[in-house]
Amino acid sequence: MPPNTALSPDTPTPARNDSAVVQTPAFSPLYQQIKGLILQSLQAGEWKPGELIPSEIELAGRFKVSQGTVRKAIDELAAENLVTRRQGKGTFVATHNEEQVQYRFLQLHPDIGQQQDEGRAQRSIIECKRIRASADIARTLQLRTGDSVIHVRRILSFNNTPTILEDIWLPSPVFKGLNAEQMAHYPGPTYAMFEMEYGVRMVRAEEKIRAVLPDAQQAQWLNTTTATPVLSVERVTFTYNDKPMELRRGLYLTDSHHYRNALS
Amino acid sequence: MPPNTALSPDTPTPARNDSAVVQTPAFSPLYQQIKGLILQSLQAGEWKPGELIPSEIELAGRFKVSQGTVRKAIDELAAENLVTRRQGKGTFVATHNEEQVQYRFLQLHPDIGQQQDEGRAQRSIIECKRIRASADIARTLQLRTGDSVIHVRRILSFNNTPTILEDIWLPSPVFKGLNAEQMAHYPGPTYAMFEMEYGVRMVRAEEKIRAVLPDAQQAQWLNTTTATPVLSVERVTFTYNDKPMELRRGLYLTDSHHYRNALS
DNA sequence: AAGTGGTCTAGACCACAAC
DNA sequence: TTGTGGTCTAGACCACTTG
Repeated sequence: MPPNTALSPDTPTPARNDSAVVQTPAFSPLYQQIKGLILQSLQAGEWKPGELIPSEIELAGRFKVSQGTVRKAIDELAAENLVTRRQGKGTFVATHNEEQVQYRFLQLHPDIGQQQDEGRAQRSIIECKRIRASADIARTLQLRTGDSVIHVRRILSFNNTPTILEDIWLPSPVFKGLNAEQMAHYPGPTYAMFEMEYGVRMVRAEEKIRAVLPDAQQAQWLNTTTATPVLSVERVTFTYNDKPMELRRGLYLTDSHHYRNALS
Repeated sequence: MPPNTALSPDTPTPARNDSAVVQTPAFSPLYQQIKGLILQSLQAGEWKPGELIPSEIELAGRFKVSQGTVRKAIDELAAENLVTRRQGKGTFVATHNEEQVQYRFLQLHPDIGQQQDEGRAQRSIIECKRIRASADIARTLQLRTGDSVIHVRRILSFNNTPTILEDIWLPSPVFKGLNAEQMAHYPGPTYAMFEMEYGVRMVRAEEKIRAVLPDAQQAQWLNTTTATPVLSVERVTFTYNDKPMELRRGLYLTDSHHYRNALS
């Protein structure tokens, strides 16, 4: 059997690179291939967010490798927050619901007081409707200009103080039926709603931050002035397979909050 | 032998929790203890930044554990960027010099063009002198109000465009003799200089970001106006053992740059 | 050829959770 | 008691680097 044959559920290939072959084009360790297979099952929705995945021993049997190899594959998935391990219970598909850290992608924290004041942000939806994607929005969402996207504009308030003004764009076909009612009243993080209602799990995000001045209307929504600088935060959120599934442009008031970042 | 006895170089304790003891107060896996020991050697400067540390096999022998256990300890150190593994060569103490990513803690990127335009930022030092720490600076550096600190104010320019105005505070006793000449002309990142000249390795940092307007003088230094919002970035930088060793307050011009952050 | 980190295995035992 | 993930070991072999 040739080395580095990609494993598939039908033809598990525990064999190592043991034959004399001229080239090893792109050596991929077994555990990486196993990781890829598990990833496929996650993408395919074989196990849904919050659910228990098969035990290491069972997966080892299924893929015909040792438990240690499965373990290393799952270790990496856990490091990427795709999966959560719980000793004595098993390994679960990660979710934006019960993660210790709700609002995993929101880096805005109050300057003082309990950091989880955020837990109960009031959402007020300004609008929510289908529009045609502009060129730049289409580009970042990997769509075509003019494709249908859902545009949501909302305000997040903490302690009844408007703090975040946010525009969200989502591809219509995936989020078909999303409406203002749902955005406003779903209990829990919006990303949790995306999982539950649309089967879309957001996995990672990239943000670009600037300092800007709000225009007149933006200032009004944020109950501030056009002379008060705010953070402009552009977030592209990705689901499995590095597919961009959301674009957000937010204005963050930083009078009594700050954007926090840990570097290592 | 009691379980969970902390390992020491003199009394290696490979034993597991195998005796019948009423309580296991704080179970700590062997590899964590090994990690702690290696960490101690790093802190003590036994191996300096850029140097090769003993091989896994040698460390395993020294600590009387298996290679696999040492491996897991080093895995974590590598994940925290304290150490760098190179197949075939060995494991090296991480450094701010040759890391693929120089300027590891600088998240400001140009909007367009090659991202490593940053590589050659011009530094111009406005001032560099010893002062007495104010209350808030002393607090974040874990000093006493009035303790001697070195204050540096400098401007970083990209393509001859002033972009960052930065105030830096460092504890004087550790950085004794630091002067403007050194800050301006050291070839390579400032954090690399801290390693080479003062034996201080910065390990991680925390940043708090706001949008603000510069005052008249700040605007002048940045060659902008008091009506142009800028990012206020406050960074606390830590060395081993979570000891804060530097406070930076920077103003970042975001006209043609942005602060980038990856969330996962 | 020798030495290093990287992968893979098989087996033993521990800590934790649930029945 | 059983099953899960977590730790630890010993040994084999692979891939990479250097002499």
